[in-house]
Amino acid sequence: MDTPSPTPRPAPRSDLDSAPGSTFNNLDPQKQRRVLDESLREFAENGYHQASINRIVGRLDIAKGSLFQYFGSKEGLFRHLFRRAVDEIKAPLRAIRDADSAEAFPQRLKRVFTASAAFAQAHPFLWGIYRRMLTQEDFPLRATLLSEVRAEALTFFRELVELGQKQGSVRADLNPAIAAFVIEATLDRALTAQGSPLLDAGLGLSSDPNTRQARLDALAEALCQGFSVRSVPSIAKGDVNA
Amino acid sequence: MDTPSPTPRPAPRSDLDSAPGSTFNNLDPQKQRRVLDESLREFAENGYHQASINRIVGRLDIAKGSLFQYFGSKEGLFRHLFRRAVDEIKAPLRAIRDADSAEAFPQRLKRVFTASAAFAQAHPFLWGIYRRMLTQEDFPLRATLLSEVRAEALTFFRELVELGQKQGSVRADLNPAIAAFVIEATLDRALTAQGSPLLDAGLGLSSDPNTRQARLDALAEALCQGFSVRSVPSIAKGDVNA
DNA sequence: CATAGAAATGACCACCCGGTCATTTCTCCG
DNA sequence: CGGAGAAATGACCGGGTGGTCATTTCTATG
Repeated sequence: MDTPSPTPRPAPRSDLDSAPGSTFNNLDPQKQRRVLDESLREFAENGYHQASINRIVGRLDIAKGSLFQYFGSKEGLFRHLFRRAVDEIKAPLRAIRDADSAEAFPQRLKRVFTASAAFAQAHPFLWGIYRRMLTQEDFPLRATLLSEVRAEALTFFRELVELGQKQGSVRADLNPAIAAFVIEATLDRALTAQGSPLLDAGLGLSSDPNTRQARLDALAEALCQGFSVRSVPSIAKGDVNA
Repeated sequence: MDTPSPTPRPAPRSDLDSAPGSTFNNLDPQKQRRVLDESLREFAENGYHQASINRIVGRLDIAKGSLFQYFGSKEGLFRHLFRRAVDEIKAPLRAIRDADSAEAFPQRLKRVFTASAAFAQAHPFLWGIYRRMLTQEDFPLRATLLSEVRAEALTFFRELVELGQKQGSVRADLNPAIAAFVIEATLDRALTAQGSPLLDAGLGLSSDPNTRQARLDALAEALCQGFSVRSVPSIAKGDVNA
């Protein structure tokens, strides 16, 4: 009556919501995927600010107005991608956590390293966005992502260490939180190195898959030895190739 | 004759050179400092691409043309800052390396952790630029900086480990390169965490200086214990406050 | 076929960017 | 004071940005 509301606003919803306008949901799912994939690539390759809407629509060969009709704004597009990505990440993480929970600490740690490296390689875009977010102060949703993902990861490692302590394969006097911090830092660095020879530090993490696998195992092994109740001299300095 | 060369180009020099036009060197040293400090701040706070020449000259209250007369371009300004920063970093690093070379491995490692944390806090701008460069692919001079600084750091840690092995305080079966990788990763994460509660992981690295010092020591201690020939149970889980 | 509503379009906007350069102002010396 | 050279200036440029919206095209239904 009073306010005829000429603009059919797609309902405000929550501020943290990432729901696109209904238009996008009605699209051919194949087109939806193409749009999301190409956008994700742009953000992962260039970071948030350097990412260009013009490039995205150019590559997709659609009109710029369409993208804004779908997501409202650049940040809206990013929020949508971000939400989907986090949900997509959680499932494999849980699968890793719940699998082989009876195995010994060193085996589980190696498995986690391997699985994480595989994930980072299979989803270079998600990994690229996460890496950038760690150091870029003004990424939208930075606080949300970091607290969600990192809390999950660190809790996971802490529980892993505590379980190892109960099993007797990890020194009891080790502070689980500190150990988790070291593990997470090492793994993160290793994953970062695997995509960039400059950060490789001569470890061979960015070379061929076979070598990388062996080096990842060696890294996990070194951590395990440090945490184990007694040294395991069977695995010596040169014994790096599995 | 043929080419009167109307533009008094300031001599090309080397491509990697960072020498500003002579104009800048003739300036009042106090003004030089102000210009460099404000520029460094802009790059550290915003990264290379988001850094704005307009904001810099606005804050300095000088004309935009002046800055371009001094350094030729945005990248020229950055190169100059970068060169100075690297030179400035090297001295304290060497001092740490050469000091107390007779001390035992754990003491030296703790000392390095403490000194690095102090440096990162005393030079937040340099540290901010370095952190960003690690993940930002298209920083100018990224390759140069990373290979210089990281090679230096990793060699330093490797030598530290090897020395510890000779002294007998570090397990002989430990691969020094891998140990150096773990140490560097942990230290880097700790320094990153100290400026950002989001990355702190509940360790207390970003809280007050006293707590931070204790936590840094605990981190170094945990690494040392992992690397040492036998466990040192005297320093137990709760024994964090020095 | 007619037509209503959804979807797609791209010219256009204001803004900011790095960079230029003719001009003015300053400084110092004869 | 006069003048030369160094230094400072800021209007201006082309180009890229995120964002808008009147218009056209498509599609489904009666």
